[in-house]
Amino acid sequence: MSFPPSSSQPASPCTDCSRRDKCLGAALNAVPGSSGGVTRSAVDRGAHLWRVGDTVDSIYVIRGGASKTYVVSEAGNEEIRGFQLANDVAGLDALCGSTHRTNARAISRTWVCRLPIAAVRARMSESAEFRDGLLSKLGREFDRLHDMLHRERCTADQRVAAFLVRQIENENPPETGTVDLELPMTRTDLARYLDLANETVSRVFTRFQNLNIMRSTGARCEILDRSALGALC
Amino acid sequence: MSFPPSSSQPASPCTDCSRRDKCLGAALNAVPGSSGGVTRSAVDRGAHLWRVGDTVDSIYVIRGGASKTYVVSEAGNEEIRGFQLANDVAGLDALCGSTHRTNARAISRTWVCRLPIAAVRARMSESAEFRDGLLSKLGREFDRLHDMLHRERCTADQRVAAFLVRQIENENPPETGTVDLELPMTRTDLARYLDLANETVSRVFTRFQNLNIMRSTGARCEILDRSALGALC
DNA sequence: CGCGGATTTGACATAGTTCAATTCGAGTGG
DNA sequence: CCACTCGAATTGAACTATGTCAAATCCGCG
Repeated sequence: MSFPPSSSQPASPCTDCSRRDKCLGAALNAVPGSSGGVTRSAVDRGAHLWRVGDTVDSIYVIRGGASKTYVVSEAGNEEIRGFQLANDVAGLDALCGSTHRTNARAISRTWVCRLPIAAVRARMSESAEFRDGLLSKLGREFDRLHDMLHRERCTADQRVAAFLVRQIENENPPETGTVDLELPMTRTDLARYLDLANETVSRVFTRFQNLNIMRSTGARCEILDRSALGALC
Repeated sequence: MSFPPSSSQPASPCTDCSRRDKCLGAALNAVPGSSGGVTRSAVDRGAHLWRVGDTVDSIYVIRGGASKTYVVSEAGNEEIRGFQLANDVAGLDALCGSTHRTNARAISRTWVCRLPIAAVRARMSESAEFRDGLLSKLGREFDRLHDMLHRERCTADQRVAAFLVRQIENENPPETGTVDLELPMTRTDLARYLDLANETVSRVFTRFQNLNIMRSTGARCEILDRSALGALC
């Protein structure tokens, strides 16, 4: 795993970051008198942020691009456990243990802020507020896994619909009208996330298009009827 | 939810507990000069330990009996997310948030030790060791959920086999020979946990018996061939 | 323009569900 | 001690959603 130093960073990448009041990294760097050691870097498409079994040395905030976390089963299948998009925190569950339980790989060129785990742990000792913020983010990770477990018990249509609805919510788009979604993952990756065959995902997409719920061409997709999509879940 | 006071408890149920050197509750009560407020009580079969949305006020250590955690889907189906047996910690993920994300109900009369969440949080601030122990237990909860996600991608035979193997491991039985397992949950509950129809679970059980892997009569079940079971996973 | 991977479509196979009918077995009461 | 009962478990038969395999098509890119 390599993080090429980016050219002429400020002492902390957080000081002039537009999201510094909402970001975990900035909260970490807010230690009076010392830097949390947050660094920013870019990860090439296909490169790993970490692998299963790696010693945990950082957690990551995604600034741009997209990545996926996954495990490989004994049977050799890639089981995707999540996609991380801009502003997501990646690898938070690593806080609960010393080694990573998933692999993480950039699915497009990705900018990340790296938060050294030692600094995170230290700050957690100093500040109950920081600690509780972190626990609450961990809670969202539990919610996400529970949600995935629930989705596994739904039909293919429901899985895809729920996925699209979630993507739409992430974009916080206008209340009404069509939404333009960028789906950075391949159909196959989406299928591996939803636990479906990629052919099935493809068929669901065409079905939704025949119902005038959406229009899609490759990575780009227009949501025409959000309420119909919501009703399908 | 009611916890009938048990008769003439010591100040802390931990002081004379046989598991006091391994138990989270005892670690909590080990605060010098003050009690962590651990209390022991019994929960009737069918009674709830907590429900979805309840304010988190405690986490629980199961001393005996068995319980299940579950959610009810919009469609009204009970989706079981875990079984808690003796010595398990129940509701630990509640540490990450203020309300419970599952229901928990005793599937047989169950003895629990109740650890007030405020005391847990306080001790977490005082002791980095206690905090890290807790985080590591949270990590096992993540592992468990990841394991469930993986099981969802297996055949019915593999799901049941993996479940049995795990139950056997919990009993830490002799290295070889047959193992006597007590399965405190109904076939239907097991099916709701494994995301199978109860008919399917039943059929897998008979299949395994025809293969001389096990013999079962209701709640009691004898594992005859552990290696065959392991090979099926 | 043409290549190669990604996507879509079709035809068929199948694991698991559903529904319906027995059978089992732990309590209960006579 | 035995007959009853009622929920749980098992078995059978038919159905279906999704997977699998194979054959087009599409599309971005050099």
